[in-house]
Order: sequence, then C-alpha cells, then structure tokens
Amino acid sequence: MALSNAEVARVFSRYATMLELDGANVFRVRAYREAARVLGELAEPLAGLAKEEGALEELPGIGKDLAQKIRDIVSSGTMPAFEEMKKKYPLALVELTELQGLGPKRVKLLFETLGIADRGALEAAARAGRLRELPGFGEKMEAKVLKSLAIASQVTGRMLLAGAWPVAHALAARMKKLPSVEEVEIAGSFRRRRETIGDLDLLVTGGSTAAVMDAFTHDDQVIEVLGRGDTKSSVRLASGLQVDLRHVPRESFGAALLYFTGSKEHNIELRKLAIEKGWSLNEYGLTKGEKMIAGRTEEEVYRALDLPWIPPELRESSGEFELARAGRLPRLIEESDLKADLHMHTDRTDGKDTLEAMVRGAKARGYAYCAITDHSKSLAMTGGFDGARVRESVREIEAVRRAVPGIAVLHGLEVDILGDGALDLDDESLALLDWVLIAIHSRLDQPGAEATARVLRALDHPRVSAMAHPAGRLIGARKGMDLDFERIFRRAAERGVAMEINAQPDRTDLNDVHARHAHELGASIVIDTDAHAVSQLEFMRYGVFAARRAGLTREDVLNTRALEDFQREQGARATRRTAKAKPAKPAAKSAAKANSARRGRSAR
DNA sequence: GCCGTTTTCGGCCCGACTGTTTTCAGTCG
Repeated sequence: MALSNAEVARVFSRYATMLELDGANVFRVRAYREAARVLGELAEPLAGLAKEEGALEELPGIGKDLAQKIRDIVSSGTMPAFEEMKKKYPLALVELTELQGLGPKRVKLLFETLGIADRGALEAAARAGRLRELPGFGEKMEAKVLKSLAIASQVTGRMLLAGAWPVAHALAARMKKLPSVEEVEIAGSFRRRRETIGDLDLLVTGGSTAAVMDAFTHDDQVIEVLGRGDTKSSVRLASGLQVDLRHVPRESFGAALLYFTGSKEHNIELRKLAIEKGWSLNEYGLTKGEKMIAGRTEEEVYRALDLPWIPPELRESSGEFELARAGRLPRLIEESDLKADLHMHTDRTDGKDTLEAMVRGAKARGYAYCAITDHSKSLAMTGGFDGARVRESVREIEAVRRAVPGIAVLHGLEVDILGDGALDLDDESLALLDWVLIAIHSRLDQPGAEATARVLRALDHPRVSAMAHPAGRLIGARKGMDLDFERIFRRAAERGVAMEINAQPDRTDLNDVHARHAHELGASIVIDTDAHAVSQLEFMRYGVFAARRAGLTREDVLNTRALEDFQREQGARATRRTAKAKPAKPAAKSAAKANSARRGRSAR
C-alpha cells in the first residue's frame, strides 16, 4: 500500500528540519515546509497524482524537483536525499527541535559541542549542568530544557476543541468583566474551529494593560506564568492548556484579530496583497508609511485589500482567496440550519438515556425529526439488535411517537458492516427500518484494499441510507482505516448514500478534508451527534465546525431539509437504488473505469 | 526550492519575548 499524504508530508517536514540543522538556505527550507503543508491538506491521494503526467507540478509550491521527490517517496517510502541526510542528523536529533525553546540553531550547537543527539542525552547533560556553559545558554535555558522534556514526556500535545471550549469561554467571560475592558475575543485555531488546538489566544481591548495582565496572570485557573510583558503574557492553566493574552489598542483590534486568528499562511497571503499595493500589514494595522489605512475591524482590512470578509474556518490558504475574489465564498452552514439529528443511541443498547428522553431531547433542540439508531447484534456487548429485536422496536418507536408529538421519529439502526462487507441484519428486518446507518466497528486493521472492498460492497446494499463515521478514527487514539476514499465517495454519490460527519469531538469523522472531498465528488453529507446521552446532543456544533471548514453550505447537508423534502429525497433515492440493485460485474467494472478518467483537481 | 500581465534572476512576512547580551540571536506564532 502506498504511503498516505500525511506520511509523505512528514518526510518533507523532517527533511526541512535537517536542512535547517545543516544551515541551508532559509528559503529552501521554507519551500519544503510549505510543500509539507500543501501535501498534508491535499484531499486527493498522492499515489494517484504521481502517476499522472504533470499533475504534481500543478500543486502550489511543488516544482519539478519536489515532484520527483514525491514520486520517489510514493514508490519507495523515502527519498535518497532524506536517507543521506539521516546519516548526518539522526531522527532522534531532528525531534529535539520539537521541544519548546529549542530550535535548529540550539540543537545544532548541542549536537556539535556536546554530541547530544537524543532526549536521553539532553536530559543527562542538563541535569549535570553542562548546558549552561554553552554560548547563548545559561542556567535558565537549562531549566527550561528540563521542563520542556518533562512536558514532552507527559503532554498529549494538542487538546480537543471540545475540551477547550468551556474553559476558553469561561476565561474570556472573566476577562470581559474587568473594569473598562471593551472587547475580548478568542482567536487562533480555536476561532478557525480546528478539531484540536495547541493553545488559546485571547485578545483584549480597553482597560489598563497592567490591570488586564494582573488579572490574567492571577486567574484562579492559572498554575504557571510562562511570560509577562506589556502587550503579551502567557500562562498555563490547570487543564494543561497554554493561553496567550494580548492587550491591543482598539484601533488595531481588527488587524490583531486577523493576525492572531491566522492561519499563518492566510496572513502571509494578506501581507503579500498589502505589499502589492505598496502598503504594509501587521498586527497593528494596514499602513502606508505612517498613515493608518485600516485596522479597527477585520472587514475594514479585507475591504482595503479588495476582498470580502472571509470566515475564519476558511482561512487556511487553501483556495479561499480565489473564491473571495470571484465573489464565490460559500455561505457556510450554521448549527441553526439543522432540522434533525439522525444518529442517536438509547439505553436499549449502549446509550445512557431512554428512548423517550432522547426524543424529547431532540425536540427540545428544535429539531423537526430525528432518527433512533441503536446498534446491531454483532456488537454483542451493547445488546445489539437482531431481527426479532428490530420487530419489537417497531412497536417501541410507535409508542414514543404517540408519547412525544411534535417531532417525527425515524426508526433507524446503526448496522455493522461485517468483515466481508455484508450487513449484520437480514434484508427482511432492514426493510422495517426508515433509516439504515452502516458502520464499521470491527477489524479496523484490515489491509487497505480489503477494507475498501468491504465498504464498497456494503454501500451497494439497496437498503442503506448513510454511512456513519466512515474513517473510523479516534483522535489521539486510533488512526482510522486505510481506505481509498476517492472510490468510496464516488460510490456513495452513485448510490445516493450519505456520508456522515460524526460530531463526537474525538471522532469528527468525516473530518474537514474528507468532507470537502466527499462533497466535491457528489456525495451527500449528513451531520449527526452519535449521542449516547441527552447531554451529547449538543456535540452537534463540532460537526458543524468540520462542515464549515469543508466549505459546506446549508444546501450541501441532508439533514437541513424540511421533513417533507427529506422524505421525498429519500423516497426517490430508495427507488433508484432498488431499481439498479446489485449491478452485474461487467457494469461495476465499466463504472470503475469511468471513475478513473480525468478528475477535477481539488481546491486544496 | 519555487515563482514570474514588468522579472528565468532575485526575490521570498513580520514583530514580541526571553535570555543572553550591552546591541542581539534564537524561538515562536
């Protein structure tokens, strides 16, 4: 199986660090880093692009040289230059640059003067007090290195957006209450709604700098003050989250918000636009010499650069500028657009709350309809349903419809896809259901080709409505299946099977990149919570965030439809699917051939 | 190493903080 895009990107990014250690031209280093970023965000598999003449060279930041290196990596798992460099700078050394406070310059110095090439040697030298002797180091640096090592050994790295959400809002609310503070915004990747965040960036205007910094560094949640200055202070909270606060002048608030929201790449593009006009853009404003052109609001800055305001979720320098200039920025979906949650569990299987409580919960959120989707029998430990239990469930659903008027309840089931792609329920029982979600919960380590065939077979079943958490990943715990998403999304589009954005914060599956890809290939998208308790119905926002980052609008998402429209569409799809159920082998083959024909390039 | 409705050569974003310096390098975002 070919290397994933992320793995290719990793080779480039490590190679970039090696070049830095080697004292290479900084722009050459940047070229590799930029390429790693582009590849990491690319939806289409590089293995495919590598076979197409000139396709790699079309990617931004990829020229002749890097294209060849990508082909090398895809075919052999590495590239000669990387292997060569590894002899000089071992990977453990490269990884030292990931420690806080250590960059390539210091790591190089450590390596060349003390022969330190991994974390173990670094820790030993720091403990022995040998670092302080080096130029540019001192006692404080030595202590800092030890602390970074300690953090690196325990910290999981990034925190789930959902974990930071309440902490961030509570902290912002406390800052807002300070005397004469005017505006408080949480910027950074938090505002761009990335699924995980590294730290929080708080922007504050108004109030006195000293008072704001005092309150911030003495907040109840703060366990450590990492730095304190006139415009910026950094702290670590009890939750482990690092928070930077910036106190900015009000006339600069928009420029600062823009700057600290990022992404870095988006900002660089904006700066270039400013330079083209002979201006300069920084966190204090858009200026021409001494003269301030814009800065009070983000809109003002964008307008001055001849752009409409771009939603933070799209600021990844992955096509948003082209859309903005063409006046084609999507009107992103909002949580209030959703009319239903179509993936909910009850205590009949592994949920915590009763059927009636879940339906009431959905109704309380203002939904017009919902689907109850407990597990099927192969998940035995959850008490999953077999055919007999499904028939019993028909009566339970009818009862809850009577008990809770004002919301339509679809009788659904989350049916397991068995190892060979068959469904974990007989056709007769499936026919009793209004909404059939299919999902993989077993054999997640299947080889890619086998796993893909398994999913494709399941998608072909005429009773299937949607596929839940298609990649099967758990953020920070499980990588997800090695699937050929291009083929799966195309098949889903053909069969009218919706692909789910599962809003459980540690799933977010489909993620933003996959969701964009699925949509581009014509698959319809549904956003669900997979709630196992009433309280989890609020996870919907995290699914909406992924959809927004994917550039999806209300029209692109199935469960924004009014109930009647949803039912009409589902009816039409079911008819179409049944009509061409089980395509004969030759037909399947020719369809596959058509698929491999020239693809539209992804916007990423 | 990439890129080019001025350019195939000569550019490539910019400022704050820390810790070490006594004018600045390294790191970070």
